[in-house]
Amino acid sequence: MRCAAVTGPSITIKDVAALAGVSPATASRVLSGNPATSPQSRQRVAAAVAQLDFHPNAQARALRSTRTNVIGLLLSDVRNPFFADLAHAAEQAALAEGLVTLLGNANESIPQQDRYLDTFISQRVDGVIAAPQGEGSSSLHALLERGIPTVFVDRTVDGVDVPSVTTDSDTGIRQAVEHLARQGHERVGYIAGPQTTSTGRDRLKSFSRSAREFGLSTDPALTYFGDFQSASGSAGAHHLLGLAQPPTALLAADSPMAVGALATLNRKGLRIGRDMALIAFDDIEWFSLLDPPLTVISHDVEAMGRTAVRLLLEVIDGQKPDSVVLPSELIVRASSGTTGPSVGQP
Amino acid sequence: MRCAAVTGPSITIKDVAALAGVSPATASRVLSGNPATSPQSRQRVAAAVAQLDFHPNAQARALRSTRTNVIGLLLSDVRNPFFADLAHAAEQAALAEGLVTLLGNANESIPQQDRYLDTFISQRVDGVIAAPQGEGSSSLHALLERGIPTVFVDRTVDGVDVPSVTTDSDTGIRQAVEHLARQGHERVGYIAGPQTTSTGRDRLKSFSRSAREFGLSTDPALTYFGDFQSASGSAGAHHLLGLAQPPTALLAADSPMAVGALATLNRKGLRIGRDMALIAFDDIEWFSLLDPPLTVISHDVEAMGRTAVRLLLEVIDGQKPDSVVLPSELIVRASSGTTGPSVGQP
DNA sequence: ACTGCTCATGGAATCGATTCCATGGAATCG
DNA sequence: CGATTCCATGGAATCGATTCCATGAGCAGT
Repeated sequence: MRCAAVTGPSITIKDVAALAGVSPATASRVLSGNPATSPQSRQRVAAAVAQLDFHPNAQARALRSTRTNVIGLLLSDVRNPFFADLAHAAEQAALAEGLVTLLGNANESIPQQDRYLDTFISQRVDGVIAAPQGEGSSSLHALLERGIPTVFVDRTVDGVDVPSVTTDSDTGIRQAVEHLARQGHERVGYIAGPQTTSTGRDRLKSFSRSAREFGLSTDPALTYFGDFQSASGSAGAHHLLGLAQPPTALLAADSPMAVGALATLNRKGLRIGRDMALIAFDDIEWFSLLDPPLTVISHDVEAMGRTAVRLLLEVIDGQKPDSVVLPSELIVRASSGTTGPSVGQP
Repeated sequence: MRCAAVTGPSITIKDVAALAGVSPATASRVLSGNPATSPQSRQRVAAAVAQLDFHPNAQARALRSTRTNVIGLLLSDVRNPFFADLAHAAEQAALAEGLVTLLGNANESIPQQDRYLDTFISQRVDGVIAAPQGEGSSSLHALLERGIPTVFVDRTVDGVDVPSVTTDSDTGIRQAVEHLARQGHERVGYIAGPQTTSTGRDRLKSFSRSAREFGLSTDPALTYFGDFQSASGSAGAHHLLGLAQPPTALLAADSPMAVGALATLNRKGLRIGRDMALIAFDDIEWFSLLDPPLTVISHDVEAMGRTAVRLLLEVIDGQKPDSVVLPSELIVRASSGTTGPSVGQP
C-alpha cells in the first residue's frame, strides 16, 4: 500500500460548505450543534463531512473559541506504578467528559516540571492537574496568575491556594507504626521521600509523631532521605542496615523505594518478615504476590484520579470547590512479621 | 494568597511589540530566532517578553506555521510497566528534541484508540508513534491518508507500510522453549496475547514453531488466549492447571499476564520453579526480586522508545527510514527450575 | 554624485473556524 | 391584508502569530 508522501492541502470547513451548498457559517453551526440550523442543511453538511472525511482544525477552533478541550496532567514519574494508575484513572475520567489529556512527566525534576507547565500555558489547556514539587516555581505562578484552572493531586504546595485531592497519610502511617510496635519492634527505619514534596514532609512528620506516641526509638539516624525512586530505596536500606544499632523493621514512603529496599534485603540474604519487617506506602497489585506478601498502606488511586478531574471541572466552571482528603489504611500481610523479633529471645 | 478569578485578556505579541517599540512582525522575528533582526530590537523585545511574562499562543502559531512541536504517542495500556517505561523513554527522547508528547491510552480498546487518533488529527500533531491494535482502523487510515508522519512501536499492522521498531520475539522465545525442554519439560502451557495484535500473533507462532522444534507437546489445549492484562493471566493459569494433562511449565506473553498467573499459582499453593516453572516475556525491575526470581525474556525498552522518536523525526524530515528490529534474549533465573520436574520421579 | 546592494523594518495578508450582525422569506397576529 | 416576529442564512470581522512584500536607510564602488 503506497501512501501519498506529501500532505495534500487539508480540507477545511469551506470545502465542506461548498460541497454541501451552504456557507461556512452554516457549516460551522451544524458542526457545533447550534440549533439555528435547518434539518436540510444539517443533513447535507453531515453528508459532506462524511464524504470528505473532514476533521476540524483544533488550533483554529481553539484560537477563536478559547476552549481547547485539552487538560494538562503533570506527574512526577510515570514509571512509578502509583502515578501510572493515577494517570490511567484521570485520563479515563477526563475522556468520559470529552477532554483529552496532555501528559507531562516531570521525572522528579523541577526544570522539567517548568518546561511542561510552560507548554501547557502555550497550548492554552483548559486546566491543569498537577502533582507539584518544590516550592511554587515561577512557571507554577505564571499558570495561576493567568487564571488557568488548576488542581493539585497527591501533593500540594504550601501557601498556594488551589483545590487539591490528597491522601490522609497520617492514619495509615499511625496504624503501621502501632502495628510494628505491637509486634515488639523498637527501632524502625524510615525511608523518607524528598522533603521538597508535601507528601515527603507529611509522611515523615506522621512517622515521627507516631514513633513517639508508641514508644519507638526516635533516633534521627533511623531516618534516611530518599527521592521516591527505587535506587534511593536500595541505598536507604543499605545505609540503615549498616548502622551500629540497625533497625528491625523498615517503612518506605512509596512503592519504588520499597522495591529498592527489598532488593537490598534479598541481596543481603535477610528473610523479610522474619529477620526484618518491611512495610510500603502504596499498594501495588503484585505486592501481595511477593513471598512473603508485603504489608502496605493502601489508598484509593482510582478515586483520586476521578476526584481530581471532578474538582478541575468545577474550577473550570468557575466554582471554588473544597479540597478532598482520601483515607489510607494499613493492610497487614506477612512481611511485617506475625511474630515480633523480640519474641523468642528477649 | 488570593488569585484573580477571571482570566485577564491574555497578552499577545502586539503588547510585546508595543512595549518594545517595534512592530509585531519584528517581535515575531525575534521570538522565532530569525537572523534578520538588529541586536537592539532583539534586546528590547527580550526585555518586553520578560517584563510581561509573555507565552506565545501555540494555537495561533500552529495555525499559521503548520508545525505544532507536539507528537502523539498512542499506547495500549499505561499501567503495563512495559508501556510505562516505553512512554517514559519516548517522552524523554522527544523532549530532548524540543517536542512535547500528547499521550493517548487506548486501554486495549479499538474505539478508544480511534478516539485518540482522531484527536491527534484534529490537534494537527507533527507525528504519531503508535502501538496499534486490530487491523487498520478507519482512523488509522485517515491518519495515513492525510500524510501525517507515523511510526509503529512494539506492534505493527499487516499491509500498512509505515516504519516500525519492534522486538525480535522469536529469538527469546526459542531460547526459552529450548531452556524448558532441556530442563525436561514436555508440556508447556502458553498464555498468549490477543491475536488482534502483531505481537500476540508473532509470539504464538514462535512458541508453536519452537515447541515443535524441541519436541514439546503441540497439544492446542496448552495454549490459552489472554488479552495482555493481568486478569487474563490468572484465568489462563487457572484454566491450564485444570486440564486433564496439566502442563509443568508456563510461558506468559507479557508481564501483566505473568503477574496474573503468578497470583493463581500462589493461591493454589504451587511452588514456582519446583512444582511449576514460569517464564515471562518482558523484564520488569522487580521480577528479579520475587522468590524465586523470575526467568524472563528481556528486551531493551529504552532503546525502543529512543529509536521510535528517531524514526519519527526522520519521517517528519521526509525520509523513508528502514524499520528497526531489536533483539530479545532469555535471562535465566530460578523460576524456570534449575532441576527439571522429571528429575526425581520420572 | 549616482547606481546598486544589503538589511532591518512595518504593513497587510494569511491560516481555519467561530460568531456578530444584517437580511430576506415564511409564519403569525390584529 | 399589512405589520410584526421568528428563524435560517450568508457576509464579514475576529482570534494571535507568521510571513510575503515593499520601503527606506546605510554603505560601497566607480
